[in-house]
Amino acid sequence: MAGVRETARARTREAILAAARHQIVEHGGGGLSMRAVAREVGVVSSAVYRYFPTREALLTTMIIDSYQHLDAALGAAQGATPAQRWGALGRALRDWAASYPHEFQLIYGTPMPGYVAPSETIPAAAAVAGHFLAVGAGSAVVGFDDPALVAQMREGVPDHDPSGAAAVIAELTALIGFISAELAGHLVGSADPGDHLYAALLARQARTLGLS
Amino acid sequence: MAGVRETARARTREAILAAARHQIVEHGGGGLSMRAVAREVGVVSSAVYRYFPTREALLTTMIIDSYQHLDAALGAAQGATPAQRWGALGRALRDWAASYPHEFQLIYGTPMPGYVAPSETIPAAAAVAGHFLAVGAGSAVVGFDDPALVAQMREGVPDHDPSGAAAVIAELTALIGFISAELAGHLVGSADPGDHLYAALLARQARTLGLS
DNA sequence: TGTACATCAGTGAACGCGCGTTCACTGATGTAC
DNA sequence: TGTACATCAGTGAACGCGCGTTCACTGATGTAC
Repeated sequence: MAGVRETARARTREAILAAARHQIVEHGGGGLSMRAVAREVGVVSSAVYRYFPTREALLTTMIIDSYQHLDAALGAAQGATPAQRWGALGRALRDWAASYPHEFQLIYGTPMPGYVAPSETIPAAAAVAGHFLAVGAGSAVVGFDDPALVAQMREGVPDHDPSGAAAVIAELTALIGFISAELAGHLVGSADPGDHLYAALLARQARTLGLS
Repeated sequence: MAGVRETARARTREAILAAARHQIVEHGGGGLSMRAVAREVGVVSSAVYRYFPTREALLTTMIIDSYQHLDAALGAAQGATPAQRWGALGRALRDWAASYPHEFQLIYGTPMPGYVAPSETIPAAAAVAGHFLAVGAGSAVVGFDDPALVAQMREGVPDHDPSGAAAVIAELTALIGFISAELAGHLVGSADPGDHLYAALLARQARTLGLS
């Protein structure tokens, strides 16, 4: 059976999340307000607590949703060669961030004071990194083969070449750093818009990783 | 003469800034509260307005101070060769961020919703980038010589080799991205602590920039 | 050196506002017989 | 198929709280004669 109650509940839950996503556009994750969300949904503030027991729980759901949203966007990236796949992943990341800047900040921005991400967010975050590791960490990368670093990688990121994984992690933080700088306006006056520089960066990364 | 009023005013102003710096440790820049600052200084909330006309003005001063603080830390970095100077700058940046993470987030973290940095902050920000450009943008870097990119650089960053400047800007956002990821705990489980990976990253950058 | 006046740092009360969360409630939906 | 009972989404009021900013004030410091 449809279950009138059940479907209505699912719809309201989605409406709350949509309103919350809309709210952070103006006030950021740290400024997310249960009352403002309720107002936008058209419901009394206490009603939201039937769906999310606390503000933290709502934020956690939003963070996991954002990771999965990004994961899906990266999953659609295509390329004939490893170098092309790396470039496609990089462009998909930047395009997604440009389209959903506040969800990007939710996961890669300054941690929200007082909010501690629960362990449920870890696999969602790992899935994103997994796309880049799968394409770029296939073989050794010179310069990332310091014994202590390799030992760290064998422990934390098995199933990939240790030096390759180390290089990929460094390059992924570089991409996120570039995009963050661009979103924050730090490139205005030098390399804004950042299309050309980002393209050069991706190509340099493919070379560093030994993909081309 | 000393000017009892004048010196007292300077002392109180410093006490307000110190309290504000202390406040953002717990609540972040977005959560900075004039009343909380006043409480910590031991003064009634309206008294703070004798020193900073609005919350925004206080934030602006804190941001500029942070840039200058970082600028001074970078100015102390030494190195015999360009590659060593680049490494020293990179380590000074990370060390400063580790020592003053909330000031680092104030300038390189997620922009605060509703706060627009006034133009006074631009030269302070440019001085920081200047250290890296001076060391790393001396000569051409292959792969960063796309004509459109070079044109952009000639416009925005004259006085440096255009392709070198482009590469330095990309590498600086990479360093900031790495440090941000580390501070946010995104490297926990893979490359945390990040000392080894950061060292490998700096060495790779020196190679990319043609410094070694 | 002493006096009269001006400056201004800090006070205390008030403005109008928003927040997260709890709780007893009502009425519609769902379930068991 | 119809009725009695249980569930539970949403209500409305309340709790105790914090916020940025304004304003008339007081009393100590500074200045001009």
